[in-house]
Amino acid sequence: VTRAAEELSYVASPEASRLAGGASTRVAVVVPHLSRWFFGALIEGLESVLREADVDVLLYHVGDADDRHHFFARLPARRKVDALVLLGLPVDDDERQRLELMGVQITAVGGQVASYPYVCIDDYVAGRQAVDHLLFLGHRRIGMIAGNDPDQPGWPVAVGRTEAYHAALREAGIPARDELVATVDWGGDLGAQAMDRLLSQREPPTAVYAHSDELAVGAMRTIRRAGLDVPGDISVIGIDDHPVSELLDLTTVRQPVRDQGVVAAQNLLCRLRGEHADDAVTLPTQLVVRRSTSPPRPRPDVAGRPT
Amino acid sequence: VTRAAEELSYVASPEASRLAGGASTRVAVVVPHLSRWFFGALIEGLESVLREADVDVLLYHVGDADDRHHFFARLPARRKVDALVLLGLPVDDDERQRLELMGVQITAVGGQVASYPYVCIDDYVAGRQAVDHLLFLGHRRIGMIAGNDPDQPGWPVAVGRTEAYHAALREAGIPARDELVATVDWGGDLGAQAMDRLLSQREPPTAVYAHSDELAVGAMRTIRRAGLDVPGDISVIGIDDHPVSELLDLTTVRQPVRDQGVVAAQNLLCRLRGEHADDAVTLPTQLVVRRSTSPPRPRPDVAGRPT
DNA sequence: CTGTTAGCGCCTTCAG
DNA sequence: CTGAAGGCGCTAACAG
Repeated sequence: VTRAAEELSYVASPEASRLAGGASTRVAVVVPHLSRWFFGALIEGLESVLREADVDVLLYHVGDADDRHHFFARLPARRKVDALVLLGLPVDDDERQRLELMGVQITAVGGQVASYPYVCIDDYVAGRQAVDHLLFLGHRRIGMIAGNDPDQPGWPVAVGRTEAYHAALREAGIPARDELVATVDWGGDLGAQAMDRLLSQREPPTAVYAHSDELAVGAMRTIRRAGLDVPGDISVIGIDDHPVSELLDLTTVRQPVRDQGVVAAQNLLCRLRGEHADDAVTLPTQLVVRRSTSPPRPRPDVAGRPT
Repeated sequence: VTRAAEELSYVASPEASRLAGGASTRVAVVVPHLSRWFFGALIEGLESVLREADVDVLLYHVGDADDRHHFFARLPARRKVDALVLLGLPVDDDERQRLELMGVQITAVGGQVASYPYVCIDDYVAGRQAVDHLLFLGHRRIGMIAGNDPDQPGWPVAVGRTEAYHAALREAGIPARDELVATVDWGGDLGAQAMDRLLSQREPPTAVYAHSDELAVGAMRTIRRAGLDVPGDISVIGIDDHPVSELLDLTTVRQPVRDQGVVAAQNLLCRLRGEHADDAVTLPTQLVVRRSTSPPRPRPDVAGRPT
């Protein structure tokens, strides 16, 4: 009998088996962007261990505010999954309450979200690694291109990376200057625009710290279009170690993106099995020096005068 | 009664409803890469219309040959979905037979697969748009960096783009030269390596046609590292219109990636409803001229001698 | 330890 | 047109 079943390549109906109280294995992955490398790599990591464990991945793309409202109002994953993974998607109190309704495990990745177990990097540390590198090279006029998703204000990632900038300058005794900070939505073209703003000043920065490599790449474009040299005239540093960064010789702070997905998934599986798992995992980041940063060119009014 | 249910925010159990013969709404999306922009954008398109129609998306990442074997052997989506979408993933006869077993609708996107309804671009035309542009500019020594995924030999995308190159040269009366063609796996770093090969010749090409923007970006890196100018010394053209291309001033042939996903999903929904839908949809591509291409510099041994 | 039976929560069909 | 009953395919608890 068993053999006959196999020959007809029979498989149990997951519906029926779940209905009857059988084991269930489905998790929802909720993600704000899909075409950005960061999220793709994260999902790749998640999916790889989830698939290994034979759990299915339901994908929910929650892009703009509309999607978001819809998602939390309708809770499309309701009754369909045993766990939820939030990718770079902080939730407010109301949303948390809605999620509560689903009565399933929730894990966050890419951006610490206090109320759920999470795995992420330390964005403050990453930012410090970047800014401290610029300071070490001797820069004192350092600009920042800060990322800010209007659909997700207060994303901890941006907050940590911004704080790092201010703290590093403060510790170095450099007064903060608002005109050296440009805040834009994430995305290369916007990085380019932000750099336009930084360049339209009497005294532009000698180095720019961008919250992400994509922003940094945009900034480099603007700098070069202005006829200036990177790093000769202006140094640029990003965060992520996006695949193009290597091709563009962009100095950056590498974060293990895929690994964050992997760890989050492993953690989740533990919790699903009722085992213990860390509530907070922080993976290390690392400065990767390439050729978009160098010491600042000596300033004419100083170096010009022989002692 | 109905009100009470709503107040407790009741939702029907999808398991039970499906088991009892109710409508089912789940589709599997099978994808070979997640962290590449092309696939991310495709999924974004798919997901947006699928979600609109309240159908859930199960994600299956089938990366290397191992994954692939596993996927077709175990058919993890079996009995779980009402349709399958194959993203840039041609299947051979054996695999097709396995898929048959699932007894569901199958659609292909991004790369024509004869045996299933598909939506894609015309890769031959796209390639011609690229190569013809180089020819129009006056180039006669044109190199090609061809993409080839070892896990998916004979991917129609690569085939069409390669044929376009040969046909265009032939029509222009330019003899084919094997040493001007470098074939590598898709990925920017490999584009850079391929360009190394093209440069290590007595007479390198004056223009390079890359099968994708990512390959083209890698090629530009190598060219510039060699101290050469793009497009002054060597013109570069890609295909895709990847977001970074705009930032890097890469001339390219744009393909509507997200739209391919959208159309495929709409098509699929039609078919699921039993309505008629086109079996083959080809979306148009378009040359986008930026600053990585220009007419070839007059050759010294010709231009150098005054008439 | 194998074989049987009662639901799981819904949809659909039938009778009222 | 509204209301009760059977069964979808499985699992778990039960009896033999």
